[in-house]
Amino acid sequence: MTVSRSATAGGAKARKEAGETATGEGAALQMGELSELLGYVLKRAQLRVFEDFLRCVAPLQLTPAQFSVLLLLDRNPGRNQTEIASTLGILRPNFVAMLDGLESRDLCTRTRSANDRRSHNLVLTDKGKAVLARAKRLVATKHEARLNELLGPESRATLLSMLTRIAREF
Amino acid sequence: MTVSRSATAGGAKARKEAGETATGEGAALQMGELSELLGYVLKRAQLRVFEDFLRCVAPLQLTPAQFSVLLLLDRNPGRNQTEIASTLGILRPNFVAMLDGLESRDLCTRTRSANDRRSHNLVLTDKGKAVLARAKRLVATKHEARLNELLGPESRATLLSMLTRIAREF
DNA sequence: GATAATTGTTATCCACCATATCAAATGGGC
DNA sequence: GCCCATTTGATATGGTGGATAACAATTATC
Repeated sequence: MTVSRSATAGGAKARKEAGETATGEGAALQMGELSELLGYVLKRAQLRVFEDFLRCVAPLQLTPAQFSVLLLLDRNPGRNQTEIASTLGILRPNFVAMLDGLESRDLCTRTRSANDRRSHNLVLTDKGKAVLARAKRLVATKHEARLNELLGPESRATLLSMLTRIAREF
Repeated sequence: MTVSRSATAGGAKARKEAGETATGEGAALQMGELSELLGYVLKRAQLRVFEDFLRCVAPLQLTPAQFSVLLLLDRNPGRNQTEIASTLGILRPNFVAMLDGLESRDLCTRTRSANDRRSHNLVLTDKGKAVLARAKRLVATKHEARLNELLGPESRATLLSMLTRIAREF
């Protein structure tokens, strides 16, 4: 597996237009058991979905990671960095710069906890709530809507449940 | 979205054992609409699958990316770097070091093409074929077998087809 | 034969992930 | 109270993957 962006290879472009057999020198490559490898297809699909997410939410300049942080802060106001980061699978050191970015854009605030003065209470600002609301709308009406259009609601639900199963039990 | 490794957060560990209500200060965080975000679950599942892949094929010291290259070379011997790389979505510059690694381990060879002396014909060595065969066996008997055990064959097929659809048409 | 395009390559940059380490603060044992 | 381990946020740092620009050698096009 490997997988990054362009699926439409350059090999096809290099093919000559003359009448060649299907096995001519410029023929498309055989994917072989690659198309049966779940990890490979999984990664390709994930890249596509993230790509589309970025496009849909581009007006708000939010990455998937930042969006997930805002979502979590909205549902869990007052938590500290360790809790938010670990819930999202982010290591605490890497979460610092990320929060710096969000805080410098006035989307959330760090305030020292009264109980435990080591930790910071993380809270969304009003601007953060507004941006999140707009982001949620964009995601729902553009991103997820497009997925629903491709798969249909029931297939989408099935896919989600299988992926959740893998993420939790595998 | 964000997603990296540990799903089992540290927030749960920090919970006190005393009799607290469900909304106590140490309660688990609410995931909110995060668990409904396909991109988020998709990435988490992908990380799990890659993690397991690495474990299963660890004796052969092959990454998912390297495995995919070997698979493609086996099915498409004699292709050049541009063709192999672009098929896998790898940029040509980044594919150079990758091939260096495989070639230095004597898994494949670069030989100047007779027709076009700019390009290299890529071919698996005998050792490369042997390693690939062993890798395929490990993947089938350990990695994919475990997925089949979790999902069942028919669900696995459904999942694969939906992911392929996303990867191609989304 | 002059010019454009392609191939492999290098250099370089950026994002993300991971580890070790630190100071400040807290908690536990005594 | 005091010592010691732990926790929290933070810094520095390294590794890996992905992306662009540029280059020499070669080939294609006109």
